[in-house]
Amino acid sequence: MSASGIGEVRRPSARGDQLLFLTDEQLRQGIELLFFAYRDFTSDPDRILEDFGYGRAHHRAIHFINRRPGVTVAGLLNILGVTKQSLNRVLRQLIDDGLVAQEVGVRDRRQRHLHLTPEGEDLERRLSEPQRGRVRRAYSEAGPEAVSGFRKVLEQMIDARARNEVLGIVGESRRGGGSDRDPAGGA
Amino acid sequence: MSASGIGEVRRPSARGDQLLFLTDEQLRQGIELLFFAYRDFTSDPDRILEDFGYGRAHHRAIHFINRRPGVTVAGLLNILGVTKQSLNRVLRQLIDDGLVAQEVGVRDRRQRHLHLTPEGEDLERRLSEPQRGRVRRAYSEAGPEAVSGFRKVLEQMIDARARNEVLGIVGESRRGGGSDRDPAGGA
DNA sequence: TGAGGTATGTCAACAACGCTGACATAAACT
DNA sequence: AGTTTATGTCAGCGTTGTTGACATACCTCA
Repeated sequence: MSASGIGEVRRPSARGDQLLFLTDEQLRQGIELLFFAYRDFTSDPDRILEDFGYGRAHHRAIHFINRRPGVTVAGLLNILGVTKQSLNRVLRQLIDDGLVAQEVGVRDRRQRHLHLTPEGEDLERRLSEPQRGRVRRAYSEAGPEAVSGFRKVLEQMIDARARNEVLGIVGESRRGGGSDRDPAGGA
Repeated sequence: MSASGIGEVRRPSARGDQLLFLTDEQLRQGIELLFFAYRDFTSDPDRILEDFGYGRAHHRAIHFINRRPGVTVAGLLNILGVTKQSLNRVLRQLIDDGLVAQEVGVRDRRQRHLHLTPEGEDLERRLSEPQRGRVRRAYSEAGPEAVSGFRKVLEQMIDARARNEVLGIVGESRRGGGSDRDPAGGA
């Protein structure tokens, strides 16, 4: 099958309780765990979005516009990995509904810099609260070392080619130390 | 905001080695990491499915039928968490295309027990191989203790109410010790 | 045996959200 | 001035989720 002969780092589990060989069975369990956890992980915001007639795509746009205020359309496309037409559909709604505002670029007047309006920020908070709550509880229950491992594995799961760029996006914090808006963005 | 006053189980990190404050920033990074990792995680099988005109729903059906050969339609519905009509659409195709076979129940002739045909098992392998490869590499790179933490956090991320049932599904292994088919299925 | 519940399948309609292709406009670059 | 870039939009298609309605076979229990 392909089960055994791979692990480069195969030190056989210091704690004997749960010996960790990379068998197909182990891998399969990881795969399913990821499937079920992700499903529940997205269910909280999904319920809230329903009330607005929005979907997950709206959530993602709102999330990343909040994360990088002033991001350009092209920058957002790059982060989300969807087509212009697909993004435009949800962006159009969010703008029309007054949750997202555009701003013509200063250096390049073709660009549209995106940011959330106060109403947009409201929805962002409502969406992220239950999700943060879920992750917070999971982190608390699992403990600090588990969290570290969780992150490590997820990082390695990302396509190696794009990993650095993605980790750059994840790692950048929006606010310096707690002061205020930072319109950097420069995608 | 809502940052601090929530955690019901906030025991302040018994082991001081790696102080882990659950700031919104920490949580946000976890959330984004999960988003990006899951996106790449699903991309491998997605590419293969395209060649068949199938989508993720087909993959999930194939995966869990392979996992629990003889599962009934109701059992599969329960695992997947979708509607009968939604499942039926992909199941219909898989059956018509000869990847999935039905078998009338012996004890209850209303039931249809599902299993993969040899062709279905072929596709299952083709789909799961790259995904297992990705997880295997990530596990190897991250190391056994990280894997343990990864699993711990994911388990806690699952809805508490359904957690035991879900972990039961994940934990059950298809084959006893390596012998052969086990048409149990029960659920 | 007959009534009622259960397991499955199917038709129809709708919505969210990916995609491709084509085309328009404005602004920048060369 | 001609080309490229950034954005927006129209039109159409496919996958996959949803609800609602209904049919058929089969089991169960009074």
